[in-house]
Amino acid sequence: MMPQNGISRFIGRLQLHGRLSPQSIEAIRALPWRLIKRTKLSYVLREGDIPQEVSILVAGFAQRQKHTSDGTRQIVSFSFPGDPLDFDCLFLNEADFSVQMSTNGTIACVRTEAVNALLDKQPEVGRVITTALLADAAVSREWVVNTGRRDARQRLAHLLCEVLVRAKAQQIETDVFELPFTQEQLADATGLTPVHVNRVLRQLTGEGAISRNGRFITVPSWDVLEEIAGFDDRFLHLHDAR
Amino acid sequence: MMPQNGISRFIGRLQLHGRLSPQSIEAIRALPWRLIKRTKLSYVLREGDIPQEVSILVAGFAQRQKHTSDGTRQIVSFSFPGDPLDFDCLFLNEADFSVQMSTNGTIACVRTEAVNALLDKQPEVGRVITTALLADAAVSREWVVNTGRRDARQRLAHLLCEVLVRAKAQQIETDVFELPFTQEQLADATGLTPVHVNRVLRQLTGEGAISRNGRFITVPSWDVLEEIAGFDDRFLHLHDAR
DNA sequence: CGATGTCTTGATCGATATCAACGCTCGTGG
DNA sequence: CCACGAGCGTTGATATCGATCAAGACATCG
Repeated sequence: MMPQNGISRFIGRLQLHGRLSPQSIEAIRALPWRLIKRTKLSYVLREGDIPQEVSILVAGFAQRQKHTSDGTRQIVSFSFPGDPLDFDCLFLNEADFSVQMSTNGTIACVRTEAVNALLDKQPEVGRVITTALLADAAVSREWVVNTGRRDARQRLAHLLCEVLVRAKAQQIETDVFELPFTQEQLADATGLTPVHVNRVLRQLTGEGAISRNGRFITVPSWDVLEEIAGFDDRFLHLHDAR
Repeated sequence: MMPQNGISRFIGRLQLHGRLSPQSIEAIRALPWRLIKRTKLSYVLREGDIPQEVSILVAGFAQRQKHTSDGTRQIVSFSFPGDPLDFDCLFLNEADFSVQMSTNGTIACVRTEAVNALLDKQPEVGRVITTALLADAAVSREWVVNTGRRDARQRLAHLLCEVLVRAKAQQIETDVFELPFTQEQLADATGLTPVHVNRVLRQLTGEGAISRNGRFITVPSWDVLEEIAGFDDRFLHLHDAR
């Protein structure tokens, strides 16, 4: 059975960044995808690997992360269903980050040769994939700003805004959203301590920017959260493919 | 007179990431480049622009930066002679960062249509440009780690390592290197304060990791600096084009 | 039912920010 | 040619945000 639902989400993600012709869509679907179930915390890829396959996230959530020489971890991005996980490796041999599942989930893999063959045949596909990868790069730049120039409260608010907007863009229910990340993961994404994340989350709740019930969060007033974060979604490049 | 020297550096930069055929090189040179002198602090591009031209840095240094809603600045990368400055805009309409000259210098511009036409004709060129842009993305990820998980001393050491290695990769003399950046710029690149940058630079000098004479810096022992920074140059992807 | 992971809270510490002031250098205009 | 001012680097004193250390509460799962 072909993993069509998973691939559809991927195509949806690509189309956030540019139109694809029916032939291109068909060609992407026709790639020899292999579906693989993955448990929480398992690694899809490790820093330094030279993968022969690339993968997309079909279900669940994942994180891309790097380690410093003294062992601390920094999460450099979160991935949602439909996102390519390591397509950078089509162009750069060696992975400079690891990909770890944040939750149980499913990925779909293809051999890099198959994708490269498709890129040769349908340059349009290459263009859209490049655009999607560069949109991810724009997110990384925003994360530099986040960790470099915002205080803890702004950082967390900004991360929450990003997660909610991206989730929504990929057709995920966000009115009541179950945050798939532990406070420790949020800490490693924002350059903070789990303890401090806890306190700040609490503070954001206190001022009515979010409300929480376990890991389920609701945003009573988007304006308030956005204002705290200084959030402007343009860095996500959701609407400006050339 | 054609700006061949500047373009050569650009081709050199691209070839860090992949071979180019003689025809492709010729085609890049043949693009209708326009050379423009730029003074220190002038803007090449501003956040939100939708440029009709893209440019490369021919001489001097530049920085890419973003502003937060409350006006603070974060530099998200430094550019060296030969680097493309805003080629992301070939794929993403709207610029999510500004480009400002760090020093006096020269850039070379081309209209985006001309580049796009070349990409259609020589897909090989598109592939190498994409690779170069994704290598920049890898640098952004490393900067997230830098600002998120390293202390001030490691951050500055790491930034200096990166600057020196990249300068060397682009044929710039680095035995005695004149840092083209003020301490304020270093602060905005590392998420620190100018005062603190000053103190840490002083500390690094004290422990013999670097030695300074005005803005000229020398690295007495690369090992020491690299050790402090926990520097591993793999994120620069200087040698692994597919 | 115990073990493990996650969240929570309090007390204290420390790295870096902030505030303030001074000196040097260099370019510019009188 | 000199005087001046702006920009940059430097230094000291103090404040603060977030880290660290420690421990308990709760839920989930084998």
